[in-house]
Amino acid sequence: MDDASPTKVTLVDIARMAGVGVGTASRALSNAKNVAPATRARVLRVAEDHHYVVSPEASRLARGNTGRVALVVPHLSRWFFGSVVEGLDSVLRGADLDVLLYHVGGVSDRHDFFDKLPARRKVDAVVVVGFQVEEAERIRLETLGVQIVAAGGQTATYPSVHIDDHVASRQAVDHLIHLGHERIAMLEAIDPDQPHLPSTRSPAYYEALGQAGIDIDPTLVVTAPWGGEDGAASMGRLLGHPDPPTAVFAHSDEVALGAIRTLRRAGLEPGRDVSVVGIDDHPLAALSDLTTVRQDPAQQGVLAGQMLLGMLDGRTPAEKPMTVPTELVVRGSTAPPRPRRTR
Amino acid sequence: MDDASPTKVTLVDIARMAGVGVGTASRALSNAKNVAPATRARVLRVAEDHHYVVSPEASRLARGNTGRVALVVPHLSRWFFGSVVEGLDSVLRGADLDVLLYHVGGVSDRHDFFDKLPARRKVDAVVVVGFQVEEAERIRLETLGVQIVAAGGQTATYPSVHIDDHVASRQAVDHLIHLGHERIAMLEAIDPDQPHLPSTRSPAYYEALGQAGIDIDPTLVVTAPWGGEDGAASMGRLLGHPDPPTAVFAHSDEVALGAIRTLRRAGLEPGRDVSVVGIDDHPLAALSDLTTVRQDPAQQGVLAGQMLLGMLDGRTPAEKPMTVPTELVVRGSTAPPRPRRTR
DNA sequence: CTTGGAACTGGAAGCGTTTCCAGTCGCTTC
DNA sequence: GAAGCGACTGGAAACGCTTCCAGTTCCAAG
Repeated sequence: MDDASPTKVTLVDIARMAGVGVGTASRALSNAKNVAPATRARVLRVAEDHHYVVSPEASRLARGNTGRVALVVPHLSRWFFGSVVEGLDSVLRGADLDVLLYHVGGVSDRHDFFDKLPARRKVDAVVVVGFQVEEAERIRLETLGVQIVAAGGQTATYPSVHIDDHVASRQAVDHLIHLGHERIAMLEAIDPDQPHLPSTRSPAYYEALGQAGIDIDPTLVVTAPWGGEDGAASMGRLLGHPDPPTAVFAHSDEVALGAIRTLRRAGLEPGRDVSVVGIDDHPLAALSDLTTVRQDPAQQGVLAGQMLLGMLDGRTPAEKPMTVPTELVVRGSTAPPRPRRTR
Repeated sequence: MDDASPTKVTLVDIARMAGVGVGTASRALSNAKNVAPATRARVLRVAEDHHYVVSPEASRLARGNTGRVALVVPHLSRWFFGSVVEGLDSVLRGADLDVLLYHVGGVSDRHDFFDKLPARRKVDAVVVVGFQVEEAERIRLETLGVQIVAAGGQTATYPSVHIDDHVASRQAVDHLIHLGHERIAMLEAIDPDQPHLPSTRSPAYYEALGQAGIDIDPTLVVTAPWGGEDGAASMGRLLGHPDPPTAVFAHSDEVALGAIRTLRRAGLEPGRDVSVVGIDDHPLAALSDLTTVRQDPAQQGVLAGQMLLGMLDGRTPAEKPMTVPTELVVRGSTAPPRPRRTR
């Protein structure tokens, strides 16, 4: 019976077997100072031999910290959110933190989280992915001493990492304008869970058109939730327009892909007949030859993670919101407008 | 100073303030028996007033369990994996377990996880999402008393939930055969991280063709990693075939979408010129009118979670692998073959 | 009026660490 | 050669809870 049964082996046992005191054993294992190299080696050896590992519960109880971070994520199955989490996870686990996942579906789940989490005192910090935290909730966490960071959302009053929605939108719309389009529609996407929030991607549309001297036609703006099917439906409405657009700015790739399906079903070829641009550079966007504005969600996760570590570790003062760059990726779904048949 | 500072309030304090012993206070808070209703109410009241919550570290140390489950996920940003995790999360958190996320990128990360996890004694169970655990690793966990469950992978020797790849593949291939196709290609997808594993989706192809009396043409089978770009490249190779296929069975929707892009670029219309079928029913598959075999990864996550709870809670003996159904979803990318121009 | 037992209660003994404190020990420094 | 200092060590005291054990109390049964 080498080590067949996973019987309890405690620090005390290890200390005894290594012929040292528990204090020394603890120091040796936790890589602390004031342990003779030989002693440390001996302790580590014994621990190794017995597959000993410190009890995280006991360690944390004694040490007084939790070492846990909560990730609050609304739509994990979506590329954007999953990518942000990937980035966060890599950084946070590297710092030896436990990464607790909280998938919150709808808005009620979300409130639930903020209600219950503190009622368990379970984490040192909370990272919200891709949505806004209400001020009341933020304050609640703050008074509880829980740090908060946002990744991939919109600009916020607390530390956060995100793209500049205005710049990204300008990149998309300006691209259409530079191609020569004048009748440019917008498929405005809203978060069905936070419908009251104005889209941060819309103002750039009006600004760009205004600066280009193009008249705004409100009937070319269609608002819907930000899913692919919604995009398809919105595009359908635009096709019924008496003077349909020659180009479409979609708030996201998913919406854009939905629009493309509608175009194809109507016998129109994206790029040739109607230009479509999205935002995200979803991996599948390339498979549809969709022109888009690329953002890197994993990077946003990484940066948010690092920001959080700074706040937890080095007593760095909570940093300000931070922006990561976006980049226009031109593919086949955009082209100069076709000469109009009728005028 | 109502409760301005989040100062330490311990069970002892609560007990004193409620005028009871710590034992009673503990029982009252943990919903245990043998507490007079009035007493319990009083304790809860006091706790509530002071925003008191039990320290999970201390509680677990005393109680002796960890209440933690690790989710090991390779590609979080992909729809399939994210969905499985969503399902798992909802079930596991419902049981008041901490869900620890472990994103493992490549195969080395994977080994790393199995090396280090036990070296921290941090979890009661491990759920692996969408990949195979090597036998040695499984045994390692077993001897450590860590339960293991697989969700969304292939069939395994340990408890798991997944679709029947053979059935799903038959649904796809049979569909093509029923439409009248005879030159049916297969875009075989392999996991680049586990390239040695034979695809469980391929045998059905040979079986179905064999049963339909169609000769197998090995040159119609192309193997590549399971990404969209890989699918596009593979399709490109097929287009160079002297006697190209009239239909394509892709192992996944992503591969299928890649194939579709290649077809379109070659001036071929999916469905009309070449039929394409995938597996998954990725949300964006509908946006490309892709015929596919639907699976429900979130459900797989839910079932795997429930299975795990049974193993942890009720001492249910470890259950056997479990299969969830799949369903053919016919869309525009498949149709009967066009009459051949030349024969 | 006993007596037995069920329902409740208080307190002490852990749970397995970390960390502080008081020493040893072996050298350097006057 | 004594004093002083730094490196190292052992052990006890937390850390905040759960749970066991030994009572109380109160009431129904005898």
